[in-house]
Amino acid sequence: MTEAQVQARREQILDATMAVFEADGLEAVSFRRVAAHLGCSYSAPYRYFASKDELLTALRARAFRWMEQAMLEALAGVTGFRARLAALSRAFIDAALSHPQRYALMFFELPDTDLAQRSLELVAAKRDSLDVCTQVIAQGEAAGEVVLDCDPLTASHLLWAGAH
Amino acid sequence: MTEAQVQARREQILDATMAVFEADGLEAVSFRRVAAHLGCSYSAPYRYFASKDELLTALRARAFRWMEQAMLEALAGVTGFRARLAALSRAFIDAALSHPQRYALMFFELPDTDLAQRSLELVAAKRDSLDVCTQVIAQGEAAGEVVLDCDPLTASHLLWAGAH
DNA sequence: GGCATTAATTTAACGTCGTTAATCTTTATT
DNA sequence: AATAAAGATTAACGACGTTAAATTAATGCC
Repeated sequence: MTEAQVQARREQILDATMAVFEADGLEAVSFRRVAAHLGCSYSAPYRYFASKDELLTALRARAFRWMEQAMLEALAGVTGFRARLAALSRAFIDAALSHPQRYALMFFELPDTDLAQRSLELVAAKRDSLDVCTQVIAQGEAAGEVVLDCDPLTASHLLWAGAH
Repeated sequence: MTEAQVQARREQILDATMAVFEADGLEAVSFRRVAAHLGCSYSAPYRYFASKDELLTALRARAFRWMEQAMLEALAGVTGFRARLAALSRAFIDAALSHPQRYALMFFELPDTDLAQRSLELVAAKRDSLDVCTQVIAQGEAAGEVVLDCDPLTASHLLWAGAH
């Protein structure tokens, strides 16, 4: 089994996981149900995801990739700081509204003994997804289109917080 | 059984739940383990908490009350906007550092089919706990000790976001 | 105090879960 | 074609949330 095939199988499993989640919520996501939706036995996915934690973490990572992708696409070809920031904001809101489940997936927490550790991971994931925003702000600043009292990452965080 | 007794029993159950959580993490919290720690059967707590969700929600509410209490106590007798805000901040950080588990309890999410609903509840809880902060800011503004470009609640939210 | 009713608790049970180990089946290699 | 390896399946374990039946404790009434 080639690496690409393994990756493809992982994606299939994630697809099935997403389907179960969208149908019946996070509680309903289990190896048994995912496997049933996929048409394999409930132990098969264990070869590709060592635990439920790993499966759900991968699903969340996928949600972040999806959002980042949407933001990047919205940015393509748009120039000027204000326009780019507006495009970013619009893309974010559009994505969240059109796929609320996927959006929710970005922020859920996994059951885990170490809440603090988990929290750090989530923050790191958030920072990654904020990268697009941070870069837009940094570019705007570099081009002299905006003057900031703080660094672009902080500005990005404040924007994010304000959006909530 | 009087109302006070019922409340006392609920508190006992929450104590036991907290003990299990602090000993072995959120994953370990179950009716069976809580009951074992309390010395009753695993079905007894169901008379006081209809479901695990309800039990954990009560535990989270208790964590919020604890933090609010700490903030209010720190505020007692302190006058002047800056001093009050500093006391608030210190109290918050002290509380979080001295009882990280309880602090973590304020932000975890429960497994639930309706992530959106759950999210709203959490936001409402946060707002309640921000009330102390918001009031301090409003008082400072009323006393002319600070001038804001936005309303006190927004300022409070920004402070909160900045603290993370 | 004895008895009936109600409340509080316990025990038993069901279906599901995450996970592991043993077994079977397919595929590739010699 | 025989064999080794990898992939997938089944069986099993202990624990879980929850409910219903059974049991114990407490209360009000005569």
